[in-house]
Amino acid sequence: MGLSQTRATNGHVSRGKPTIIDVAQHAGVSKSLVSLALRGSSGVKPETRQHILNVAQELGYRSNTWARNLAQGRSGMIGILLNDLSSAYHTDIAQGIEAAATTVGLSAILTHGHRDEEALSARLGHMQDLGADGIIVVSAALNPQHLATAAARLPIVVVGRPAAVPDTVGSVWNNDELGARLAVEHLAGLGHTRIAHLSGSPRPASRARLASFHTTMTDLALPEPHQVFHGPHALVHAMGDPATARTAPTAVFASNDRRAAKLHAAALDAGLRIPEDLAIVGYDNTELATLLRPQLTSIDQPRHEMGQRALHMLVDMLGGQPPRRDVVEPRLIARGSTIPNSA
Amino acid sequence: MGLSQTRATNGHVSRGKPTIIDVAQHAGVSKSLVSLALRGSSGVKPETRQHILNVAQELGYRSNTWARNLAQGRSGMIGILLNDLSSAYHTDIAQGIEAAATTVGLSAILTHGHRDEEALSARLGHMQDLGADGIIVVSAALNPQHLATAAARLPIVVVGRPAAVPDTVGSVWNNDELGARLAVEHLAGLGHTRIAHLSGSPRPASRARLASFHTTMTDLALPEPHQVFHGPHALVHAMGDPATARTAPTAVFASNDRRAAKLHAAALDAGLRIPEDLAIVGYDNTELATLLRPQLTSIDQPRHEMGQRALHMLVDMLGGQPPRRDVVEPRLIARGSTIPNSA
DNA sequence: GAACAACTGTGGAACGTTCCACAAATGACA
DNA sequence: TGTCATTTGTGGAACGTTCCACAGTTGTTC
Repeated sequence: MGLSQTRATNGHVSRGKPTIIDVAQHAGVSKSLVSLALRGSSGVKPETRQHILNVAQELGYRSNTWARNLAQGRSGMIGILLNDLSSAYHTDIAQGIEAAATTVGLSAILTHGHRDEEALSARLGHMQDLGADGIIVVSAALNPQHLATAAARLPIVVVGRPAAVPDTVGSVWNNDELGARLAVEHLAGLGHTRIAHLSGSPRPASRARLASFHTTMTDLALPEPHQVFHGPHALVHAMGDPATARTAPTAVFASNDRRAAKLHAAALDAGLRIPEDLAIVGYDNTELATLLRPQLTSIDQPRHEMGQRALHMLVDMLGGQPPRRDVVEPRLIARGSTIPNSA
Repeated sequence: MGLSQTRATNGHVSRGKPTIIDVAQHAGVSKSLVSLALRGSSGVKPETRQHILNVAQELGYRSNTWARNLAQGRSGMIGILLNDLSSAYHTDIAQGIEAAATTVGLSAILTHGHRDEEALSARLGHMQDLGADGIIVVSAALNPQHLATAAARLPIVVVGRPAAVPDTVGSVWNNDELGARLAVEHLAGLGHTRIAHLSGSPRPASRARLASFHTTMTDLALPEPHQVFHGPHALVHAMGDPATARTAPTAVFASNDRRAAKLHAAALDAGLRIPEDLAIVGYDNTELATLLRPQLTSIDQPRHEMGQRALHMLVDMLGGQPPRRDVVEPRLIARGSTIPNSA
């Protein structure tokens, strides 16, 4: 009839990317059988399967993800939502998640929200639209309300201490109370009594560290007042001011490494010696801690392991199990910022 | 007939997530009209549109991405492939891309390949399967071959100097030759003559910096041999060894900040003064540069802008324009690691 | 008030898979 | 050789959209 395109027996016109139907026609079987063969079903005669595989191979066939997901109603893909892409702490966790995901045959996609609640919510919605089977939220300052509504639709695991945990979401975090205690005890064990805390944002993890700082100070019967600072300069200034120098701290536990590094810099700028004039403990044990001189004593969280645990919890939840609450133990890594003569 | 599910007029059984058909039925119109209304087509009477929007809203309808993509054959989504998630340099570029993507109404998904070529290729394929309309590859050590075959299917832009650029892919990079020249000239301007280079991996950007180091040294008529080191300790050792100390470098241009920071630490560990005994220039001007003491002089690349440019190029390519080659200019940020008494 | 154009709205066929209820072929057994 | 079970393979209906060719409805104009 003078048709300009390749018209095959069945009325299917082949053009553009090869589809399962193209494979079927070239192999002389039905599309259903191709589908079965490609997915490794048992009810296909080995030789036919091999034949189909060959044809698919030489046609350069790749299954269309959209069509597959639409038909199956699932995607085999999980979403990772990071609060902040520029935080090494967050990205390390993400890598732990991905490594674990790969081993169980799930693929992962990543997004982040620039530490902004609005952006984070939008991203969360976007990942759902994209069809993630489950989502792991890393340390995100997400509205618990949003979290809960999302959790009603698909499994969600939060890594990092959430504000208020709806019990429909799983969670993995490190024992901030223990971490803060380790830091203070370490400093007290070195003879410090005027130990201050350099506190962070009002986020749950920081708050927990702050609270534990107080209770540990009390438990160790260290002298009141327990000083809490919010910026490195205020602290350094207090040490330099004759009016306050006598009561100024000799040691500081900072709520994270980045903050500790800023204090480290400010102290050196002020001509203070570390650790002789001021001992510093950070939190997170990021690479930064090993690049400063003296190196930074820090509380280590097993980030990679936390990511793995989160993924496994998510997999369990995908399998219908209820969410859990998983708390891992941090440990202290002693370095030169508290121990003299150790680099 | 005793059916157990809500059976609607048309034979459509409503269950689970609401579909466009549910909206149509509740609004008393056809699914086609709902589709038109939701996508803001002009041929819909304003009141009906509003009515449909209301119904969709109260049903909590969200369009199914898979079905939409399948029907439209495009996704409105671009992929960002990072070489390494833990590099601040890479993630900053990614953020520039995303910011720009948001302004033009594209959404972006992120993946990365742990600096591993195999993993990177797999991710590239995965993003194509996922239906990205275009992909921006950030600094990835991807086989040019793979890049080319991918570029045959969809627009690709590479940020960072690629090994060999197939001219079917767009690219954005910083002028490494100029960057290296700025570094060497800065050090020479401060009176240094024995300037060494701390070189990086054999990747294109590092190689370009190395080459430009040599030509600039020659142009400035600085004494041979032009020393190149591959590890901080070799360099510090050379300075400490009486046999080589007399000819050892007094200044170093390192191929990136991280490497510079390690040298910085090694130098301090060896009791050297920075910049008096050893001046250091890094590359990338990451936050790390401002946290060290003394702070690190570094070559700044406009990472955010590079990301934006990459995205705009990709958008142009999606619109059918040919790929371009875009080179941006770096500048030197002078700090205490080269200038005495400046923190 | 007939003819025609401009608006609004509709139904059904894609899109490329999977899933399900069957059909056809093969083999086993009496 | 007929019966029945098992293995292989098939066709068509989903999945939830968009797109296209049309069908109704209004309004305008002579």
